[in-house]
Amino acid sequence: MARKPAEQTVNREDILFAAAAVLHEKGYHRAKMEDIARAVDLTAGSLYHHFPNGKQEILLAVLNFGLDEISKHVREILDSNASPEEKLRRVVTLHITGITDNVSIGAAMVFEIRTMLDIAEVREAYIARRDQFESLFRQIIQEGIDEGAFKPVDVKLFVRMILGAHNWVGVWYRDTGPLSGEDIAARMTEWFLAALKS
Amino acid sequence: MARKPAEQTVNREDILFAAAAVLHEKGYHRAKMEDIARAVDLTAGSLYHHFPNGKQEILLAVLNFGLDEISKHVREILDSNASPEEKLRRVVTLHITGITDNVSIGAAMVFEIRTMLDIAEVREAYIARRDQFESLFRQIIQEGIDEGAFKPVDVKLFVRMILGAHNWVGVWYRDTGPLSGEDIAARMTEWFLAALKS
DNA sequence: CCTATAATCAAATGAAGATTTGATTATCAG
DNA sequence: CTGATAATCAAATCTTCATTTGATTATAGG
Repeated sequence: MARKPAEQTVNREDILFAAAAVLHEKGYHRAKMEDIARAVDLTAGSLYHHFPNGKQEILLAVLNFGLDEISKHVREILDSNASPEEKLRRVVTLHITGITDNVSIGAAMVFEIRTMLDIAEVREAYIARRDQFESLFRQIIQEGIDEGAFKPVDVKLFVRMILGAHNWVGVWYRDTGPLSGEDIAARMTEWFLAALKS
Repeated sequence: MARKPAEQTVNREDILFAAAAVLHEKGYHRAKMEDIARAVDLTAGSLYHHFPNGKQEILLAVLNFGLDEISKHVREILDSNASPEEKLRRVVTLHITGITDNVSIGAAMVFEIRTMLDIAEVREAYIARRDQFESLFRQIIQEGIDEGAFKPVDVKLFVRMILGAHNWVGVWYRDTGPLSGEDIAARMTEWFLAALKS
């Protein structure tokens, strides 16, 4: 064995996706390097060729990848010129479908940080980024309030309420269930809007 | 050394609380038996005297303890003859303050099950109990709808939305922050009610 | 005061896995 | 075709912990 023919050669991204899946299924600590390796048809040791810093590095890469992706899209919506209500609608849908379409990464992002990342700095850096993400949502609500479209609420708390509801979806959602990500998002959005107007 | 004087002797409950705290701080897999032991001024090995089945048993005991406590109170509210609106108000407050007063256990209940409980049956049994808990909330909403106090909503989803918001509180809440558990509960309740009426 | 028992401890034991190491073989640039 | 490099592997190695084991000592009941 040793080096595989060009086509079958594995790259960082392949590993990331495999890792995300394994992570979702087992959680960080029960996910063995070997599990991830097997998923891409490699040996545990070989993973170190792609991620010299091992398990932690893979993890962090998964989380950052997820966060980057979604943040990018949220920013687009934020920068659009839709009404606050419309922005909220889109952003909620984006986030929830992001979670339902990719439960693996979503769940990891939410649940694994605490357990995982031993190194305080790394962990804090990640949490800082997550707060950053939260602030995007705050901007939308705030805009709505400023424009008089929404009534004044405790923005910070409201956003946390929303995000809690969303994140939790990753815990119970099964793609065999009766509701699609869009369905869930549509219904929740109405409830959020009701609270922002009423 | 060996057996301590009567006063300083440790019991199961002492260990449970210590375990809950350590768990909250580190998460199941990074919580060492020694950490728990140290917190009650014992040796790791000594914990086996109180919990012959080791770490898993301690964990499960923590989770069940938490769930028992809160379920009991929720049932009381459910059985009272308050209006649905009032019941909702109380139950939300109960749950949220339960979480904020005792972040350790709350967080463990939410975040650790996946990672922890290797044994499928044990895990499933726990999840079944959690669903049971969820259904208590459903009953309240359903009652309200039946009585015409709330407008019809997808009860199951609504409850999950609520519970997600609550559980997430355990993640961000710090008792040094500006809002008390009651404050948080009061505001969220208004939002939930807005969605149930409007 | 004895004796059985309960609560501890210190020091093994054992396993599980992450990480290293030292070959081995495709591929690619020249 | 030739070396250099990249991607792998199999087989160590190293750590970290949970769990056991075999004493040791308070305490309570008689």
